[in-house]
Amino acid sequence: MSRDYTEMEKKWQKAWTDQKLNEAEPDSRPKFMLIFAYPGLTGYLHVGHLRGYTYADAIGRYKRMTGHNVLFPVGTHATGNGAISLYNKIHAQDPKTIDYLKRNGCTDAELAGLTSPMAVVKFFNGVYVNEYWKRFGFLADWRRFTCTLFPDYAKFIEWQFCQLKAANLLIQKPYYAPFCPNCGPVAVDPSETDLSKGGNAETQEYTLLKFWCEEQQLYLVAATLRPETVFGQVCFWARPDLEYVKIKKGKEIWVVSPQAAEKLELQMDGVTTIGKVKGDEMIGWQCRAPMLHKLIPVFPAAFVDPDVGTGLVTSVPSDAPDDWDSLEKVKQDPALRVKYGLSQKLIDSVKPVSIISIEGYGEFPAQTIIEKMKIADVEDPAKVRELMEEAKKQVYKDGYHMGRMKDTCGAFAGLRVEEAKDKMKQAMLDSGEAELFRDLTEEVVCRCGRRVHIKRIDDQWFIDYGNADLTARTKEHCKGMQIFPQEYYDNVGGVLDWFRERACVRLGNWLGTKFPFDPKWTIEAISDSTLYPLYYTISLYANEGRIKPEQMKPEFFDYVVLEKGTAAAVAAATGIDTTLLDKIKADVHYWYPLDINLGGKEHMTVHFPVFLMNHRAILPDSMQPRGIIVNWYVTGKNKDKISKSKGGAQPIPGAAAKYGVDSMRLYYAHVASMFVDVEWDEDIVFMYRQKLERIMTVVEDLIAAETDVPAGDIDAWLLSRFNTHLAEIRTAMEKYDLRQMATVVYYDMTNDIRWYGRRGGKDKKTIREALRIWINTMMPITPHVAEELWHEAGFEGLVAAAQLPVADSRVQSAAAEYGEDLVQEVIGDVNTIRKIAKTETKKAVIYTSPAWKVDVLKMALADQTAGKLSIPALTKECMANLELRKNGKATAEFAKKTAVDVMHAGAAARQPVADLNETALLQSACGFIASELGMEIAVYSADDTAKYDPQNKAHVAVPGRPAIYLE
RNA sequence: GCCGACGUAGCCGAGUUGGCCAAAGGCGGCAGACUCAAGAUCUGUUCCCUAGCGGUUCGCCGGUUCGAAUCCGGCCGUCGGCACCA
Repeated sequence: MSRDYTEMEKKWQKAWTDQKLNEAEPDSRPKFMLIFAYPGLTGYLHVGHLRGYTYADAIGRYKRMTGHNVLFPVGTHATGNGAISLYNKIHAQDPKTIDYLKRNGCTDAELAGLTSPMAVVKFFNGVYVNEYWKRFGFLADWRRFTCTLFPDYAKFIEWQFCQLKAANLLIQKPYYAPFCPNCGPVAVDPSETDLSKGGNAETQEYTLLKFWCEEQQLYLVAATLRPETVFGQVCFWARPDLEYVKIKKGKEIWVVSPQAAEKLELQMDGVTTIGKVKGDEMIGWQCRAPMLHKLIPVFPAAFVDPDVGTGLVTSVPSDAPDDWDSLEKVKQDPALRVKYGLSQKLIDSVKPVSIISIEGYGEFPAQTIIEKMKIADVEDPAKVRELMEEAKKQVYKDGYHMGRMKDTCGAFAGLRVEEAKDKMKQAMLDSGEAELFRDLTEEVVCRCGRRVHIKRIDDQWFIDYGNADLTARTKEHCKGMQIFPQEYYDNVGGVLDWFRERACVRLGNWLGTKFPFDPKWTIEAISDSTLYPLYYTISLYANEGRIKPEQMKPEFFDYVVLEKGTAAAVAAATGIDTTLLDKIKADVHYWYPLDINLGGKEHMTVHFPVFLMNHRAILPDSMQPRGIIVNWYVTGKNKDKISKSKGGAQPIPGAAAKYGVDSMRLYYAHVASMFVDVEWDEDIVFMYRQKLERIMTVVEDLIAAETDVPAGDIDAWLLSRFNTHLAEIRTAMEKYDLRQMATVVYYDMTNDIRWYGRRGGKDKKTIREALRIWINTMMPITPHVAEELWHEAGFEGLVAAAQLPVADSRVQSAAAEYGEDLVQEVIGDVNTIRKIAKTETKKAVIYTSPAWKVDVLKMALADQTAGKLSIPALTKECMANLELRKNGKATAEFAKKTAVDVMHAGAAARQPVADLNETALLQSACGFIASELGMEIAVYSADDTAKYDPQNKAHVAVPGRPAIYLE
């Protein structure tokens, strides 16, 4: 059967909003406020993003149907340059961008309206709200929607920063940032939000080593990542074919590559280029090596890269494969000697010095690795370069972890490399022989096209997340929070400890709130999204125009949030009347604290810590967050990010139309736990769609089948099962385990209904009661289908507004539930035996346990309940009974088995076995079993003297496990 | 490199306070039913052996224990974060 899902969804969505089910106003119920971490407005989202959002809506709906007044607000994060960049591409008519927009459903008219970055923001705000969240049936309070670029939101952020300042958590100090000459500081990260190239680059700290060249009265400056190797320096490398520059740095003159000079200017004061010097000119110069204080010669080397470090390199052939290799070349190439006028004596005087001992390496680790990797045998220069890089990394890694400084290393002899590195660096910095320099590990290019380098920014503002008191108080609070998964709860304290100061403002042309203490700065993207859930309690009034941004002065927030000042004074300062002020204040304190903040796993070490710390820093105890849920991703095939070229990039509205919103919601909820990644697979979504359709058919068949008949055992069984399921659902949802709930509702309950039908159940009263429960439980995850079925079943009102029934323990019966298990088990056993026997069978005889075994079981249960069950005790007890004693050996054996079993499983699990009259149950189910198996069935008690038992099977029957004979 | 997490049958994934766990559920496979037909639905089955017994499994190696998918150590592999992306 094919349904028009889209139409059905629209119908019920309209019914919900007509009744304002999504709009949250304070009342007398307990409140529940949850959000998902708002998404960055970077363009269209894909089906993976809906996973977390759907969890939030389902949890909100569940809370609503269990007595809570739920506030579920949404918003978007647009701070940064994403919208500017997108706008620029649209403006430039970039074909790829236009195609991307159109493919995702942007019409020509809409495209024509994207005439500014803010227009882009507004457009996507509409897309997210209408095409994603409303489309998916979310019961979010749309009236409260906010965006980080709204003027009222800015007022809130300004206030937040005033609070941070007042708490002494804003500090200023120099900072080294990736910097574009056009755009200012940029974020270097793999998502390349700000970049067109180089997202994987890292900032590396080099030690600049200064080599005094007496005859030239200047310093040759080399950059190294291995300051611990200075005792192994034997010469110095320059590229003869390059032109270097002389720069003046204070009173000193340095020689570096022009590229390095440009970078140094960004990081150091008073650096100016004053001249040039050719590489080949320098060959043969003598310079004094730092730490070693020995003269070493400048030799030519081809591997030197002017873009890396300073374009000059100090040579430590013992531990650097490139140095080893280049020194070999100098020694073996007579032409070089002639070309640069180097004397044989000078060349001979340069010998590697062994400085670090590493297990598994020889005297000279660089030599060892070159030989081990057989680099000398490789012809292709590109391949050689690659191998040399690998060799360098390997030697470095082994040296760093396992190496120890040899006696040649002066005061540092004996130290592990790990320790020596920092100590030697510090010693040279202290003596003025070295300075620090930061560089990126690969070429980074800004979205504007300019090359990005590291720049020192002197007056950078930070939020001081390293503050010990704040960290301690935040950690303390976390202990009382509900944080899922457990692993993150256990670890969040460690994350908070690790968190240190974080730059919170940036220069350049960015969208965002201006820093209130100096408008040249814009508050950056993470810092303006830490306390924002609070703002949803206020945004309603700004969105409705009842308060104006210019009225939202610090006094306003002080009053409504922190309850500082008086309504009269704040009214005078802001022009907002006192009634409204007090209404807003009441709202804030009704809704806050936040109960759940739900977000993807990438938030664990960035957003969640700052969210927690800003709350702790600014708000009182009564407003601290109560819960965090982390969800994992939906990935493309083979764990790639969902690729735009494959199915996963199918626009969300398209997927919703194709599968139906509820199928996708069920897919998200059930396909895996929240805490594992899932591969997007359309076939699996389709399967969930079929599952839902089957359930709808089952319900409709049930409605059609119901008649007024007397209720029987199977009716009691079904109601017992469903009430048990209600209890299971509540237990699962205490941990927000949507997957467990989905398993119960869509699988276990479906199977129960099916079994009920198979066993001939059709009592109208039972069916209506079961449906009432079942459809209710479907509401959180598949609300549209639930609403449709609720309507078809003729129940009143909207199920979205209904309350989940509470499990009624009076109709729950362990014995009734167990009885049906036994029937199924008997059928299963007969099938198994029939299959193994591989012969034609026409008749099955079932023998239930003899009464004496039931008696023994009852004794064991009583003993277990009294806490005194043991094998000898039970055996003795049995032997005290004269009847049992007659059959002493068998009784003792059975008593032993029973005791062990009851001790394992517990009395509660076995009680129903003892309570059930197996013979009566199986005899009454006899007809059913016969029709299921398609053979004749006879049921006897093992005690029945007139039973048919040609193979003497009856004696193996035990309670819960009837014996079976087939013929 | 550092911090954290994960690794389960053909596949996706439950299970991890150690004990009815050969291990839920789904997909896929096989057999059957129904059917004009359906990526339909229903029933049974799906590690090996077997009248329900039993045997070998939960990345690899070793250890603790009466007992380990669950605890400990090492190794291998995957994922996230690593500071101006949320």
